Amino acid sequence: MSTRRATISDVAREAGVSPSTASVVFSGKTPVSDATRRRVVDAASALGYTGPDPRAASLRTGRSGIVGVVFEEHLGTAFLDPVKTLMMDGLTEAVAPLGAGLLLLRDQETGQGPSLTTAPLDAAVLIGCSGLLRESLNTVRARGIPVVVIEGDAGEDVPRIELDNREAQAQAARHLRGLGHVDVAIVTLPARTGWQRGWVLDSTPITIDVTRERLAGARDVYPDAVAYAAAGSFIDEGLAAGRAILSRPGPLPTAILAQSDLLAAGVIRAAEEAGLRVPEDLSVTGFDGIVVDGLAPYELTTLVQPAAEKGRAAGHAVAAMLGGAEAVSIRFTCAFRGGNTTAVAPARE
Amino acid sequence: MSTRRATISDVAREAGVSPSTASVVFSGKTPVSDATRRRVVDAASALGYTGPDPRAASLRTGRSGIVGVVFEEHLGTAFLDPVKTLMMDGLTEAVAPLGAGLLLLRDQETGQGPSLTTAPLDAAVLIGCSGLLRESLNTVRARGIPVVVIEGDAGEDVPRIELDNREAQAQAARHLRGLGHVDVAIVTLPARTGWQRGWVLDSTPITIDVTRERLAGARDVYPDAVAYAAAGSFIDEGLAAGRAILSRPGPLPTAILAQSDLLAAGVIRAAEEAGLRVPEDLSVTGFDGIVVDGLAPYELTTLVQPAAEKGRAAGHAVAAMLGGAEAVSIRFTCAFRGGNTTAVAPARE
DNA sequence: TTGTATGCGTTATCAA
DNA sequence: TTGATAACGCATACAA
Repeated sequence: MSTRRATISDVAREAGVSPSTASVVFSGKTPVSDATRRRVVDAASALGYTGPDPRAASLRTGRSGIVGVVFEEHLGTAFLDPVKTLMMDGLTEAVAPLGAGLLLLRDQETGQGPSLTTAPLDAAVLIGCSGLLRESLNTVRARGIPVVVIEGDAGEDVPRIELDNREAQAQAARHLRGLGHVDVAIVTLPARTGWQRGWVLDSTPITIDVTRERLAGARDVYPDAVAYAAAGSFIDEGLAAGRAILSRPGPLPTAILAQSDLLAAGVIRAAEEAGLRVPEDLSVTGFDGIVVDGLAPYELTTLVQPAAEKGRAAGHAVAAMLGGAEAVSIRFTCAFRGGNTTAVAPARE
Repeated sequence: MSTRRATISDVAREAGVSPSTASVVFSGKTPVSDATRRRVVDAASALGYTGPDPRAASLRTGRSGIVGVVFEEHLGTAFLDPVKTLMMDGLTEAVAPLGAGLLLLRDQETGQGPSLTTAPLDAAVLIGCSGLLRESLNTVRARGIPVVVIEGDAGEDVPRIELDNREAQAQAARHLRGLGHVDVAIVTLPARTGWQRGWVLDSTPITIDVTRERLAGARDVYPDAVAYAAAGSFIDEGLAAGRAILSRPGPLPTAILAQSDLLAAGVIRAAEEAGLRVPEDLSVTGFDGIVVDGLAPYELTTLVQPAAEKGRAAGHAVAAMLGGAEAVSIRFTCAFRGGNTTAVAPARE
């Protein structure tokens, strides 16, 4: 039936105007008389023309309307993390006014994928802090594409969106100290990608920035607190970590600092399992300030990080760079939020 | 410093070969002598040329390497659903060999976004079953873009990935009947987008296919079972629904069929709250077969749907259509998985 | 194995 | 307000 898709020239011919006029009707960049517009629109619908071919338009304008989002992990697990989900949400929102959408990309460069080298990107947002980040960064910069990094250090001249992880975690620790807690344990996020859960020793290398910074914050207040690293930010991981800590020989801690809300939720479950009441026997703090589905009636004492804001900021940074402006790094601050999972330390026996 | 990005012609000139030869070096479509290749590669790196401009290449080849994924909801909430997450995972995987990536798109057409009309898509995958689907579908088809629909009815000639929802849910119901359950209640997914939770009456219109089909399956076995619709597939929604059902005047049901695992998890929590033991006092079935974080020690009796497979199938359908083949609709089957949340009905008083 | 010629469909610029 | 012209950067058919 249709041998070839209609082009804007076809439409122009049909409407009896020049191609450039027809183009302007669709782009709206220049005033066009109503009569002309009508003729063009009619011709278009007669020919089944649905608008300029994005490929040609993007070759001409140099813009594709696509922002790449690069994850350092399996995409499936990326969205298991509520914080990342919120970030994506903010990013989507901030990027929409640009007329841009998000293209999901993986760090891997598995040969086949579209990847950073071949996708028609206007800009890229890198998420994470692994070593692979470096490589992705080089690829993107070699192409001359504006790039923003969230939660990772990419060097001086790359705009960065970060969090006051250390200071925030220290704030939670000070909160506990203020409640009289002395014996405190820490449940951390993974120490490095591909990490198995286990105790964190002084000799344990921690390559993930977020984990290291939050741990440092906790240790600023409790230098000798034992720490157990989870294999991911999940309730079940928190449960396992909680069990490990609560079944450890020696006196039980009276409080546990978890590096994420999901981990904290798991710790609470481990406490219940061990017959401990939260917060009477054990105080628990989280990190992130997300809504943990099914945690009611507990309300975590936690640090609320502006996850969606982070995404939005990244989007704005991208917008700024595309507008020719210099994007600046932003450091966000977490807000302490008291819940019902922390209380005055029980009297020592 | 750099006034203009180098093009393949620049590289060719620098290397002393023709543009087409240089092009071939990058595409690998035609044999090139080693000496020539070297010269071209060297020239490229000397000029900082990182490969063909994807925009130009895609105009020429007609391929952008981008598959749009259209959600009918806020992107943030889309990824809250583990089933969707898994689907995305499968889709990502199946689409990678095409050299394609996924562009996140929303149904909304909020004016600003890139949207279906302006994105350089090779194909589109529509997820969901709302009325908005229709509109998106028309947009895409008008552009002549191959499209696949997951979990929705898009008409005869659009390949579709579906599930045997009704039959599978009936299977769960028969399982309960086999255990002697007579008084059974149902917790459904939302009846329509934007739905508030509440009882499902005979007069309640159900516009979401999945909800309607699963409900029909349950009613095939228990025609008179009461049903309460949640506002979404979340544990907390299941909790609310469970409370509503268990606090209803009259005899308590001995079993509850939930239309998703998350809802089932909430129902279990409601049962615990009400002092009922699962499965001794109340049997609960789920749907999806996902891993519910934090549900241990319960293992849901549920129907395992091949979520990742669904995504993969959509990806393959897309690949087929791009390859010029006719894509066929696929109907997946759920597998019954017995857990420890169902048991013989308690003796009737 | 390499080079020549052509056009993919659009839009920016400028002149009318 | 409209039209003519010239790229945008590349990949392919075909000739050499």
